[in-house]
Amino acid sequence: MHATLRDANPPLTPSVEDYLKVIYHLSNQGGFAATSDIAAMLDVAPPSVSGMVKRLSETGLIEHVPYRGVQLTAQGRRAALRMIRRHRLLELYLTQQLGYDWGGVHAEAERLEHAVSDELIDRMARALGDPLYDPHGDPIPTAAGEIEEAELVSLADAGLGSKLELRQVGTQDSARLRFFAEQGLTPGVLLTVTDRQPFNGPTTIGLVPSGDPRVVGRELALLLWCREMPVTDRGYASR
Amino acid sequence: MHATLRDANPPLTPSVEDYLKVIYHLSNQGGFAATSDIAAMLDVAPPSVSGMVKRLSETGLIEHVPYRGVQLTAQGRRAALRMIRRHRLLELYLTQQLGYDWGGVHAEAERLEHAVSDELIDRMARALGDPLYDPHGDPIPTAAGEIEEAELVSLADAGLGSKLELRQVGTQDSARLRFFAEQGLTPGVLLTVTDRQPFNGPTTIGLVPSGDPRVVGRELALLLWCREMPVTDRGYASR
DNA sequence: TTCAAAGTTTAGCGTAGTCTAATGTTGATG
DNA sequence: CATCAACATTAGACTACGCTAAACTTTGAA
Ligand SMILES: [Mn+2]
Ligand SMILES: [Mn+2]
Ligand SMILES: [Mn+2]
Ligand SMILES: [Mn+2]
Repeated sequence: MHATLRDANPPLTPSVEDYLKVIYHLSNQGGFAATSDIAAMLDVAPPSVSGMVKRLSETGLIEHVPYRGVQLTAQGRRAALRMIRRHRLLELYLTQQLGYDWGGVHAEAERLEHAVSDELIDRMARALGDPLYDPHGDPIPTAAGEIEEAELVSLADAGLGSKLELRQVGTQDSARLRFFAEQGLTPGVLLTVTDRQPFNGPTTIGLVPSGDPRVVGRELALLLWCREMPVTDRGYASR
Repeated sequence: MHATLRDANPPLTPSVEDYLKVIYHLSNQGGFAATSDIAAMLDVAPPSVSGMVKRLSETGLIEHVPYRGVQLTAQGRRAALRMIRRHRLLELYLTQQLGYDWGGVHAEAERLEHAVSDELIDRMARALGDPLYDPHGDPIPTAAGEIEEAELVSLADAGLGSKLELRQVGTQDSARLRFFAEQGLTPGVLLTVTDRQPFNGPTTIGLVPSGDPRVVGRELALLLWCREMPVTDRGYASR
């Protein structure tokens, strides 16, 4: 066998898989992922990122513009979405089938995502009825690598009086996640924006249909991503 | 913090965990595990084993007698039994909850055993009702590290006319496992030894209660580990 | 009782992935 | 438009874990 044909698609290491996921999240809106941001998200030193970036671009998984940052190639994006599908399906499976709570499930999925086979992921997806969203409301990519691109607005930026469906909670921090759960702020909840204080002050919302009020400080409101709901003459439109 | 106190119990690497499991199986009957046997079971070169043996004995997980072999220390045995518990619970969970078949489940467990948390293992064990045996009939160590030491005889050595319960199938090979399943030879089956040909010939058995006969060649009979059943005047005693 | 095969270890090397310290680049500011 | 602080990269070291080739030990058979 020719050396040039050997190892055309070597399996990715766990470390590489985590880098690709982080780069996906950081460059999702079309921009570049910066070395220092990747380092912060993976909790490694910046020179470790520079070294990995070199190898990933030699492998064709990312494009590197020195001193600017990196972006995923089509191949890198496919690999990243495959890992995100695994991660989110694992979180949902552990939550629904094994009684994990919202906050503790992320760390477990972060390790298992590298060890499960495609077959196991398929079986878990089927056992869950091929779900579309993970427990945090994030969309689960399909096996073919498609992902729903949501038009979401942060609660901190939503207009006064607007009707919203909470879709995603943008943190992995279990203390914050538990707090949101206590407040009834989980994906799928409907709410209206009733007030916002100036100078980066808190947003006040009313839960639908109970009308219960909640006051959310700016730091947390920035983590609550919502879909704006069209209003019909009879009430909220269904999705 | 003193350097001597740092990293007293560093987490074991997946590679180390696999070495400990293999050494446990090879030295189980009180003997030494030989370098070349470890190498064969892990599919690595003998010098790789020598290198790992050096590190494991420095860490206090094994005892090494040069040119003789290795044995587990108490600490190494604890770590090995923890991995075996994980492996066997994973195999049972995948089989019972996710429809895996007898043969395909080993490879999946071999990877997952290194990634699951103690909490996940506990949850799976509880979901299965704290089971005692894995799908191959092997005993599952307790969380405290106790394991049933069975008095088993290979079908190839069982006396003519003896009544047996098939308890363990001593192979991971999926082709052999599937063949055994087709023949109805799975852990828990009762059988009587009706004939054995000389010169390493096949053993003939009768399944209980159907009486269906099976002829098992010596190679396969050596893999079928059985418990000898006491016979009461009313039939087989229950366990 | 020798000696060669089988088995084991040592020597030396390579890759992956991390680190710290030093050096280079860029862009905002005075 | 010169400077500097922030950010990125390079240099050099280290651990884990593989490999091959060479040297060493054990042991059974001649
Ligand atoms: Mn997560
Ligand atoms: Mn991960
Ligand atoms: Mn197994
Ligand atoms: Mn393993």
